[in-house]
Amino acid sequence: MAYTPPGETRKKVYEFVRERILNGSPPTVREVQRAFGFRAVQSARQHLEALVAEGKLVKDSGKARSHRLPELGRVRSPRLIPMLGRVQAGELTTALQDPGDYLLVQKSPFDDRDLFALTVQGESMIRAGILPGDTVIVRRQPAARPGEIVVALVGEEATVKRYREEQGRVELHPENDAFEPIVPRADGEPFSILGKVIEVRRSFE
Amino acid sequence: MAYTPPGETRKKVYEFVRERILNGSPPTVREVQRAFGFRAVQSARQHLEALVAEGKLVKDSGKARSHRLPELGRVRSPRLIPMLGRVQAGELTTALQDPGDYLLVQKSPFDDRDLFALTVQGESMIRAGILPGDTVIVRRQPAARPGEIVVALVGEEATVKRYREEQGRVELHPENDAFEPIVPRADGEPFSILGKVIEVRRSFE
DNA sequence: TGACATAACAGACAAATGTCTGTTATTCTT
DNA sequence: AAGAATAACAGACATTTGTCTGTTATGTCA
Repeated sequence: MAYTPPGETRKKVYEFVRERILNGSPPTVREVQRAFGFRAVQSARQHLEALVAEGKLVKDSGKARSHRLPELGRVRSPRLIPMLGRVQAGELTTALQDPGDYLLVQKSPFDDRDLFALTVQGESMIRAGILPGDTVIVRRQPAARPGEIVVALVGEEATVKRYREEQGRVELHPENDAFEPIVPRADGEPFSILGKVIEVRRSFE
Repeated sequence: MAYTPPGETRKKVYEFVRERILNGSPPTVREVQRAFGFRAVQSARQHLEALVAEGKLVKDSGKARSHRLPELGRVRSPRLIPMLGRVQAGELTTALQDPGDYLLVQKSPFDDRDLFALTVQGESMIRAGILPGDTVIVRRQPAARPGEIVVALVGEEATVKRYREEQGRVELHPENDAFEPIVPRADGEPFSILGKVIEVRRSFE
């Protein structure tokens, strides 16, 4: 193989490996070798070792396909989370186990709670900048603090609302004057908090 | 190992593998073996093969750590895009060359135009569900179609507005009655479209 | 009960993969 | 020009990993 200026191939190797990691299949040393047409395995290994030494990659010695992006620094670990559409009570567990689609998120390495995503249905949260069709990313947790936006199961349906406590009573507030607050216990409906909304995404295009 | 009712261990194996795949490191057969305390490799392999036969997993024969979730075959390519904060005209190129942070997005594989992200400053787009502090993901393009939300350079500042054409004249409309439309040419300010907003993200937490 | 499917085990082999030692060519630096 | 650093190569070895053949135990169901 032709000799390239110092650092040039290294950079391309890094980009190649990073791409593969983000795609979910970190390459083996020999896959890197083939991708760059090296005639020696060691050529690929040298670059990979150097990248690890530089801190741009980390790896688990001796294991296959073990290169990863460093957790600290600029890039947080990519994580795929299940994406749900409209959710009914009974279906939730099923839906989470067999979701139709996945969403890629950058997850905090310090938080190992479950994440999932769902599509917003109604217009009840418009004032909070959450529109129908938006995707909300939810962190599973059984309780919330007043003021937080939560996904709650009221009766048979999952709903996105702002969590409040008025006179020691749980209330779910819409952000739209055309809707009324929900007072779960009073309604006698089965009620539980599924989790807290930690991100909203909306795509155009 | 104790014999478990049919299907029970299978399900747990699936959940284990799925979790590992979602985390970015699909397990080897022997890692599955160890995780479940099987004394034979084949025990793990049987479960994995069955899951592939059921269509719950797919794999690349002969390769290490090659189990994948079937839906992910058509997943869009992840990309890291540079993330900018407040942007002034002259700084833009510089900012793009040395961004402080990166954002992970799932990009259409058929579109190789440049993407970048920036943080929204004002309240002018509230009615469109774009709030101050939100991150907008922008696809670089020099023109837009009426109705699309764009990032434009007006004078020294980058601004997010809805693109319109009134009587053959370009107008940048805010989505907030407290703000006035911008009519670039009339103002005599340097004007250009940086790109189109293709996604909005807002995180709480 | 007997036939059948499933679960788990045992031991081995082959391929893939990570690692090592040493060499040669090219570029960079002074 | 000389020395140092980098890039690439060659060939081998050890470990990990995927795969295979065959056996034993447990559960299912007519």
